[in-house]
Amino acid sequence: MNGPDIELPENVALAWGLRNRPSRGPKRSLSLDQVVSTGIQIAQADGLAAVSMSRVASELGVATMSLYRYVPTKHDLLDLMVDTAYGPPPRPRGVDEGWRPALARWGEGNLTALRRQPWMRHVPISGPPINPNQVRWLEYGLAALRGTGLRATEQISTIMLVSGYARSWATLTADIAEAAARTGQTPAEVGLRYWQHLAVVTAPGPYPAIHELLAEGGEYDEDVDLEWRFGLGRVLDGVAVMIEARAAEASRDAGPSGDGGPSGDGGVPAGA
Amino acid sequence: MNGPDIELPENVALAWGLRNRPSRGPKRSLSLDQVVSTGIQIAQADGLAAVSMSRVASELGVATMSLYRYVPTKHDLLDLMVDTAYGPPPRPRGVDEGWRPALARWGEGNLTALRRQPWMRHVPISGPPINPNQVRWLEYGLAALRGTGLRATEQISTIMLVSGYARSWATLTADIAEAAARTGQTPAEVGLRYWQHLAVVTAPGPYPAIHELLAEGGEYDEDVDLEWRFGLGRVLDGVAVMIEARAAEASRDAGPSGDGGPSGDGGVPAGA
DNA sequence: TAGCTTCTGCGTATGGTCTACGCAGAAAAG
DNA sequence: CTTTTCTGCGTAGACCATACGCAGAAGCTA
Repeated sequence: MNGPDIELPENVALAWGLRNRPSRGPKRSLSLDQVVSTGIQIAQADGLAAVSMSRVASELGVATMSLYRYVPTKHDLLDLMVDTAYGPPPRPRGVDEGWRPALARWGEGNLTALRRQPWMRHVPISGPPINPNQVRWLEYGLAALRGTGLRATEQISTIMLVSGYARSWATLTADIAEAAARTGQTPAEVGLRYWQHLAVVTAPGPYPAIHELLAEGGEYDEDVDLEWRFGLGRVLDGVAVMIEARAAEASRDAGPSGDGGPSGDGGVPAGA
Repeated sequence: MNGPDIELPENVALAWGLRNRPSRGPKRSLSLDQVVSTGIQIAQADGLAAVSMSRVASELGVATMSLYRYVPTKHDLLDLMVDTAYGPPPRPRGVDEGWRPALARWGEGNLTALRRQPWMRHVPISGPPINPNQVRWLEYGLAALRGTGLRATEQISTIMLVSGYARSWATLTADIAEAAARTGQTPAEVGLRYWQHLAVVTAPGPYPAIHELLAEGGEYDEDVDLEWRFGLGRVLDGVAVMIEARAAEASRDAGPSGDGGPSGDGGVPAGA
């Protein structure tokens, strides 16, 4: 029927299993999935730095160069590792769940995935989402925002907002957790030490806001996810403001010249 | 007066220039700044991958191993490069600028810095901000939120929200721009091609939200910063909701048991 | 001024990394 | 059976970061 007129890049075709396997030569002794999941195992066990082509190969009992029959480049392997390690997004709860809990669960899912495989944060993002699970995540993220009146580009901005925050948060907490594991401390101790270092370096200079923050001090061992949820709640509140404004505008039906909501770009200056 | 009881890590002391230079041996032929800025020049010209110790050294006319008299490790060099390349944050406009424009400018500044030196997005974040400019950025970010009634941890979450979004956005646009430069296309063409690829791979499967998005189609060559500002505006709106709620609560003076604002964690489920 | 100490630049060497190239042989097609 | 095509993989090249240790410069102390 519809032969794809557009030629997909090698990466993408590979990730989606769209490479017509040849029937001529000898059978392959491995599968792409084996290679990818071996890479994931190594990354999970010994960190991303331990994932070398020779390590993966020896783990599979083959020679290093054999892997290049399955993967064009090491970076493509890493991309595939990330895609399968991310896994599928959390399924939408119901049709009429509402955008807010849906997007919240989507964000939480992002964080959970990154927490489960902390090495993923060290794989640089190689472009817009195009691999299977990435696309599924994109689908569910957009699905959460369907029917809200948000435009296409706005939906994408919103999704990047949430996923970017999840990545930031996962990175921070994982960095602290790893530093703690390295030095045999608790994460709370590492956090405390950070604040101490910050206090030392900011002592001579004028850093009123930081000093006020340090003075407030407080509990470092409390549930860190509380702070995460705060930020997520702010995003959702902000999106809600816009959606409600759009809805009000739409129900007014004959909007005169309504461009954007009440606080469409409010407070954001035009220039740099 | 106050000798620092707390021993700073080597990295940090180095970044802050807190290493008491010895008076005994021969004079050093280089300075740390020279090493760092040479690294930045190389990264800016040929990308982060081109920054090798030997390349930096040869650019400076010294032997490779000489650099290790200035920097303990290559990764420390990268951290220093990022810190100085980021530069100082945009100065606050005035004392009573208000938190919203201040935080907006802070976010824009983040994006601008990352846009000016796109290689920075490939340097993995190595921990909470502790180097001089990072701390200055932290200071100004917190300063924007002073007096808003937000708690310390909430201020930090908010800042991570904005900076994470800026990083996401900078990464996406820089990836597209670089892909365009590589293939001699315009960014708009690269974006279009992405949507085409997305259409191809999602054609067989059930991706209603993505297909709706693709059907909406639209203009790819419009001002990309418009989409960026949309997300930033949402964050600021969400923060505004919370701040106003806190203010209202505080003016009610004798709040009975007010824990969080009206939509404190609203819509965010507790479990994963 | 002599000697000691300390620090500098850096030559050498180790043990990695990715991957281009090409060959021997296996499996299927004609 | 021949030809084609694909497989695994051995070899080799071009990098990389960095541990170690040495010769000599520069300052401090006597």
